[in-house]
Amino acid sequence: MAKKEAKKISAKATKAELPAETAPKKTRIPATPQPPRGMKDILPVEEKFWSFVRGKAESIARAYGYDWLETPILEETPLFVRAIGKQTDIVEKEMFTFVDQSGESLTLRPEATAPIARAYVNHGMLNLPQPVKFFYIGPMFRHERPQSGRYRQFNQFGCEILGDAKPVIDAELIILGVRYFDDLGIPVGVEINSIGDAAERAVYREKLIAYYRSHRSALCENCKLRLVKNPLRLLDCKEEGCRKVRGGAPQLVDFLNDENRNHFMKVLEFLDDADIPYVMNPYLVRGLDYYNKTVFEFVPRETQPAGEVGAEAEARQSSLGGGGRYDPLVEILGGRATPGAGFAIGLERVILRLKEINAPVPETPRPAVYLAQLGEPAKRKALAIFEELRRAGIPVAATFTKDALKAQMEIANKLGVKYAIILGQKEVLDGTMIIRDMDAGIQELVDAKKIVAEIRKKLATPGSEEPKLPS
RNA sequence: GUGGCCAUAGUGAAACGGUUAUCACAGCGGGUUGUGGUCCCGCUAGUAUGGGUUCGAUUCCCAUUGGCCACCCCA
Repeated sequence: MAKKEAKKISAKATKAELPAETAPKKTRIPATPQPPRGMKDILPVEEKFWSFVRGKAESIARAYGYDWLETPILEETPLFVRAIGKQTDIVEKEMFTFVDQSGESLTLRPEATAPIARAYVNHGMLNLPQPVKFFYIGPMFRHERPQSGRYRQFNQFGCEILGDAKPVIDAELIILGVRYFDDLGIPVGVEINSIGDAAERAVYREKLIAYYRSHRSALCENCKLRLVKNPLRLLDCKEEGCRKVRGGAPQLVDFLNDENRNHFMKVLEFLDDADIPYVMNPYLVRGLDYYNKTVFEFVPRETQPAGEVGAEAEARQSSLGGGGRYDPLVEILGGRATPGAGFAIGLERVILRLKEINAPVPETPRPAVYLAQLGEPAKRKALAIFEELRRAGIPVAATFTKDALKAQMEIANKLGVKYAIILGQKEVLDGTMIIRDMDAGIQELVDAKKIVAEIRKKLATPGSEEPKLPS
């Protein structure tokens, strides 16, 4: 559209301004701008998925007593550097960071936990009854190479609990997450692990490095790098050889102190009680610095119990969400030491999964009535009738820009409305209107004054009411 | 950041290096200005961008941009 106009205008201008022989044969049209890489328009055809996943997110979070909290999309860069950690991939190479006009470094938020912890400190929420519980739904930004289920701008639904260190908090979050997927009709499992505290991880790290050094020759090239760069990541390498080595590797859980081990056991007990399907995954580690103790991921389960549990099947599974405890975070941000835990779920991935398993998703509500008009006087009257119907709470559609009745009936048909109201010259004079049943093709003449009542009656009739929301 | 595959109307596809780039669907307009679904006719709209090879490039080569997929990492 814009492209078309641009072409015509510039072609015309060229002709008018330049002598015929100097006019270029082909006018150069600047290409229409595209969305930035890894970002996309979400079109109306996608709406039902978005309102479904957002709606269910909000309702379950509220049901569990979480309050809505929205933080700015931009934050001061140091917030993320301090919270997430300088050495992490997110901070090192994935942040959209820029300097604004006043020379301040700002960053498009790559996640929401740090901003929420920041808000907790800023607003002195330690004075509220603890713990405080928040949920959010909104866009996050990471400068990564786009891929299946991975975008540079993506949306997360997340829940955070601040101000309580008890294991039941960890369990509650996991349960809430699983229930959310239940609501959506997506079968998921939970993978869970405990990564202890920084001190324990440091000890474990040394042991792990020592172990892997002794098996260095069996490792892939990548893992040889990881050995020095990011030893914990050795554990989730998918290479055959590395997986074998992993089998004999020391496990982090064995390095936990009594308190942390006990905490972890308690979390698992709560999950057992709630019948939450989980798998202990000793190799699950989280990338962000602020995590401690419990870490977990929500992973999609095959709808039908597939026999294959091979490397292939596992590798294909990208997690739908994850989270964990982050007791050190608030203090890192300069607040009084306050424990916390939370999770984030990637909504694009959730929608992708909904489509993969063909889960039933409610249709977006559509107008049930179309108002067609013919002729000037009818058009004027139709505007008033439209408003009358709208105020009566009847979803009505109309196209006042179209004059031909035929064109309007075509639209009515495409919208799939149950009834069309037809208002022409004759009807205006007679004070009547035609109600046409689109499926049956029958129409009747009604008193214009009773139009709202008539339509309401028809829509209420059992036969005409289509159950559109399977829930 | 690394690698593989890819790029033709709004969408999906076609076009041995050779006239005017084809088709379907969608869109718009008609089929004597009062009736939709099916039908008929017409119109709109395209080789991502920039170079190169060639008498001639949608076709071959390079770069850029973007898409898909994998790695890395993560949601």
